[in-house]
Amino acid sequence: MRNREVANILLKIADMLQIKGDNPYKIRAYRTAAESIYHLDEDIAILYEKGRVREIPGIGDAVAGKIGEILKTGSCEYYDRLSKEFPAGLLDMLVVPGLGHKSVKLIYDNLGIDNLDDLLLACQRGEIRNVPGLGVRSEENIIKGIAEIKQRSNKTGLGIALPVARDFLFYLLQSPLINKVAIVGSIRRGKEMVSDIDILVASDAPAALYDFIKDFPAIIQIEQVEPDLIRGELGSGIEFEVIMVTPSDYFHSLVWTTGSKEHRERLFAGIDRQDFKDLQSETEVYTRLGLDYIAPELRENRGEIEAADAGNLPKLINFPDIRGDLHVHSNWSDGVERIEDLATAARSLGYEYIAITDHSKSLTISGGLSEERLQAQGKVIDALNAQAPDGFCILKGIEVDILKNGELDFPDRVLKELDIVVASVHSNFKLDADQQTERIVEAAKNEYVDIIGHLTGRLLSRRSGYEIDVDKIIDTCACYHTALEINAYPDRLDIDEHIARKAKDYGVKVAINSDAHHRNELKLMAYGVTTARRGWLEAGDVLNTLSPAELLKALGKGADTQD
DNA sequence: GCCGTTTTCGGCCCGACTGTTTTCAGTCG
Repeated sequence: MRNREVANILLKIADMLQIKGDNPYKIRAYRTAAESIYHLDEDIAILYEKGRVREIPGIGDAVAGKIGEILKTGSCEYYDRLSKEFPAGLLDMLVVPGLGHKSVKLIYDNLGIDNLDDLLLACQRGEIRNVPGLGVRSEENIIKGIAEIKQRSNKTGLGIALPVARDFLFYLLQSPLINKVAIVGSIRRGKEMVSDIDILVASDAPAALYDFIKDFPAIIQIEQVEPDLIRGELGSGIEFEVIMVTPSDYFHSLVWTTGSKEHRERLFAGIDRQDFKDLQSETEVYTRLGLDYIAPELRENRGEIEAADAGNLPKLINFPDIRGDLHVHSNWSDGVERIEDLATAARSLGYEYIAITDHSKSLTISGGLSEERLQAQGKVIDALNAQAPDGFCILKGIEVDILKNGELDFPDRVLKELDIVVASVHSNFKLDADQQTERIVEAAKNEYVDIIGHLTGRLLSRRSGYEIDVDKIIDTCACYHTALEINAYPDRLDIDEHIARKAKDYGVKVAINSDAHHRNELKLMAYGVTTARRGWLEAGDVLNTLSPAELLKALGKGADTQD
């Protein structure tokens, strides 16, 4: 699939056009086209061969031509020309929070700065404050922002690394020299941010593998570090390691390379690993250690070894336990799909229900619903439910904005008519911890609020969450029977595993939701399930493992469903 | 640059906050 690469080039064109100060609608057209390609079900190269690229929404003659060039040559003339005008480092500078296209251009024009390192230096020397329109605060914020970026650097989100790792795995599976292969390391443990892709290979002929591996198309650099270790970098900028072992060493190596370091060091302390040859499964490794099998997501030395010893490990939630999705956007607000198409996609995942939770009126940029539009949407949903042949249930919901003062964007009179109310913060991220906490506490207390959406507001690739007192909010949720969301969107995974585990301890239910804006994003649920597993959650801790009728009963809605 | 069409051109998402300024431009969601 070249879709990601093609979309990325279009996004870079959009960024460079924006730095240039080009027509905003043209810029948006490139972004829309990129988004469409990113969400395609099919390989863009195949669509192009069939002459069907123009059928993709948001792609006209101009962009279609550029896509053709990119597929043939890896780039396009228009992109190359813009790249000469605007150094690549300018696009890196856009990642600094608060620094947009205009400011980047201003700094470039005035000081000739075209990369993050020089930008930091200029801030430290107090040069940025002399750029017209920028001041001392800008300097401080840039320094702070770059520090945050550096902290994240060399880490990649699981949502990016896992698909790349799977592509690599499928490639390796084609080799007859490879006996067994697995993704290991932090990706296998489901960590939200990972530093590299680790792959374990069992082979009788490890020396012959290099020639096969080096031909994996995504590899841009590769090196045989040791006879049993190949290291390199993939085109997406992610480093990888392929660790090679003999088939008889495979299963204990699987435990060893999956880690974590702390987990394996405790497991094998004072034990000769030579005793673990010729095993048939990973479970057997743990059995020989006198322990119950420990799922990879738990292997962080956070009590799992003691629990396995005592037979007390949780029975972790699995994807098939999920029976519905309680946070989905349709084209009534900023989603792109019709409600009926989302329902069809949800059915194909084996769900029994989805809640349509579009934005509320204050979020104007996202086409937030007015009270009238919400009611109209409810009638459409009623009609769709009435036609449903199989009892699949579309729940009427809203993602209601929590306003600055803790009030909700709709009055109780409106909320009480809905099946699912998700309340979320989308504004005023910089309130102090007391105000921010109080604001969310007020929302959690509302008797019609069922779930607090993406509690901390963090975006893993861009910003840390807002200041809140998590304990106080969890306490409130426990008292008022309000659930917390694990937002499965890979850049959010909010709440994280630590808060999820704490919620469980307090008896607060968790809802794992995709927050999908496109039918393909419903599948992102899997990342949320991984986070839930890392938080030791069982099916019984999760709201959307209930049937529609049980769910509505649990939420005190009492309305009849078609279940 | 894309889209729709009773239009092959005119419209295409808005409003609050921040930081720099004294009335506004840039950024963000």
